[in-house]
Amino acid sequence: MSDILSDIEDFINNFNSNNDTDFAIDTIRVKFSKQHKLDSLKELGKWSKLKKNSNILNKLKRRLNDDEVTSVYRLETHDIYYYNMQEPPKYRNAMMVIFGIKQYHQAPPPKQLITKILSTLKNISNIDICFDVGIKPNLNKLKDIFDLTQYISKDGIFTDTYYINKTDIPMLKKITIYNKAFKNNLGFDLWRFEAKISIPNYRYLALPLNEFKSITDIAKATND
DNA sequence: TTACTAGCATGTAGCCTGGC
DNA sequence: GCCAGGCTACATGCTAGTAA
Repeated sequence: MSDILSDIEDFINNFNSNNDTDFAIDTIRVKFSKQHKLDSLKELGKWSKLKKNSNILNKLKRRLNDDEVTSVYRLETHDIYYYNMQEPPKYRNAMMVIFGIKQYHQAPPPKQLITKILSTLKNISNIDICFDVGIKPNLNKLKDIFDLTQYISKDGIFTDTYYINKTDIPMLKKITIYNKAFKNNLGFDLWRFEAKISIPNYRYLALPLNEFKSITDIAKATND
C-alpha cells in the first residue's frame, strides 16, 4: 500500500505549484473500528485516557459537537487523539484526530508517526486544509456570497472567528476563518482559512481545492 | 484467505447513597 | 469524612457471519 499522507501531500503540493498558492494539511481524521486496530495502535506508544474535567477534553468536545464522544485517549504528549463514539455498534468505532500539523508556535506531531498511524488504519475520513494570510480577510466580500456566522463566546463576546457552515460545494463541508495570530499569541499578523473536506475514498483523491482557492481569492480582495 | 462487522457476554470504572 | 455496596455507563474479548 502506498503512503496515504504522501499521496495527499503530493496532491496538494502539485496544486500549489500549478496555482501559485500555499495550501497545507492541518488536521487529519480517521474513523476506525477498534476491534482490529487498537493492538497495532498501542504498539506506537502510550495512550492515556484524558480525565473527565481536563481542559483538553473540554476543548475537544467543543470541536466535536456531532459525534457523541464518550472518552478520549491521547498518544503521549502529541496532538494525536482518538475518541470513542457512541454510535452503534456501541463502543466499537472510534475517531482518530491528528491536530496541528501546520503550526507556528509549536512543533507538529512527527510525520513518521502520522504515517505509521495512517498505514495502520488504512483509511482517511476527512482533513482540514489551511491557508494563511498576513492581513485580515475581506469578510464583507464573503458575506455577499455566503452565510458567514461570527462565533460568539460563552461570555457573549464576538470573537475573531467566522464560519461558513454551508458551502454548496461537494466534499467541502465547512470553512472556518479566524485570527491565528491572536489564538496562538504569535506576535505577527496572521489569519487562517480552514476548509473541512470529507474524503469518501482516498484511493481516488479529488479534493475541491480549486473551489477553496476561489473562496480565499475573494477574501484576499482589498478591503473597501 | 484475510479483513471487517456485529451480537452477546463479561469485565472495569465512576458515581451515588447509606451506614458508621 | 470515609468506606462499602449497588448501579450504570463504558469498554473489550470471543465468536460467527460476511465481504473483498
